[in-house]
Amino acid sequence: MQPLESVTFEDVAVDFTQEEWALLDTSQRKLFRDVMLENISHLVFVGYQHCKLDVTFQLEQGEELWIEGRGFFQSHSPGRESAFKEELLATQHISKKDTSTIIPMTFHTPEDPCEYNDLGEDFSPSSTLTQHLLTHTEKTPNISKSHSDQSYLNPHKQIHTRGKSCECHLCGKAFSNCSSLRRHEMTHTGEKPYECHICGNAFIQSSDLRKHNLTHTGEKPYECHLCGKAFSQSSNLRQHERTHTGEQPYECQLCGKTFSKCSALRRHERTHTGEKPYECHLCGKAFSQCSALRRHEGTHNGEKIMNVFSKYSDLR
DNA sequence: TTTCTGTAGGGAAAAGCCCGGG
DNA sequence: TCCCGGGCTTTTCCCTACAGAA
Repeated sequence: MQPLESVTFEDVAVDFTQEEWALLDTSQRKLFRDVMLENISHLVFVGYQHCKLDVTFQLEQGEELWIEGRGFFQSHSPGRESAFKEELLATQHISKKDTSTIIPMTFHTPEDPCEYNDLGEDFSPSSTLTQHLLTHTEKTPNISKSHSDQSYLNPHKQIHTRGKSCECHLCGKAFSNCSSLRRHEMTHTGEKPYECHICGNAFIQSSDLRKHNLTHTGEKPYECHLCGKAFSQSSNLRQHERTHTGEQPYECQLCGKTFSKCSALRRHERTHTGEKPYECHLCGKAFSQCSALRRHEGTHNGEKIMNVFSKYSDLR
């Protein structure tokens, strides 16, 4: 499995026509800005400093983004935009033939979150819209497919709307009924009407809040009929049951090895890619697993203790 | 033999989201 | 249409065991 997918800027940028843009209300335009700023911040975060282009300034300042005759994301400084494309192309060894429409870049998919150890935390494209946009990148070749291109857009829309009547105007996702759509739209607006009165955590759905409440009550209604172990969520029970059945539904595409859970497969895949996202801040040695790093750090603690002892003996 | 490292099995807790049925 | 329960998927963190290399 290739953990990294190559996509174009158009893949992650939602390109509205003037008419579509006019239909958006203030909050939707604000959401659009937030999402695009987020996408750009991801690029800046992984090292593409030139992503701080005029478009970023436009987004940050809330300037009007749709410009008659130019559409979206047309830099006020063509020279800088060109420099940006040059850098990306140089970085990724892509032919310059297609530079008129393509800004190649590499994104991590939601299934493959980037882990930036220097911050000590996992990073993944977080917004729902961004995640949805990333679903469009699966096995996508480097071809330009602006959403304003109707020849692309029509069949593309049909993928989402087949047999469904209510479509999200922000991400294009379609639903069989409009209440599902309304609920889905909350994932864009951030609206979470169900709030836990104990911890204040809020959720989009009442059932999510109920599920959350079990973490406060300690209730575990799902019990394994083989060993009696109980779980708060049915999916956690199912995960556990695989330890009894031996079911291993997750298979490595490179070596065929199978695993009982998704995270174990992803961890295993790092042995193929050589990815070692966990780095010791004392000696710089990197590890593929967090626990291996922690274990290694213990060896430094041993060294520290020895240093204390040696200093103590020096003093005597 | 000991220590360290690579790798994998599995537990636990939690959250996001969708679907179907009442 | 709304609510609810159920289900799927994913993430994060953790502990532990085993094998092999240094």
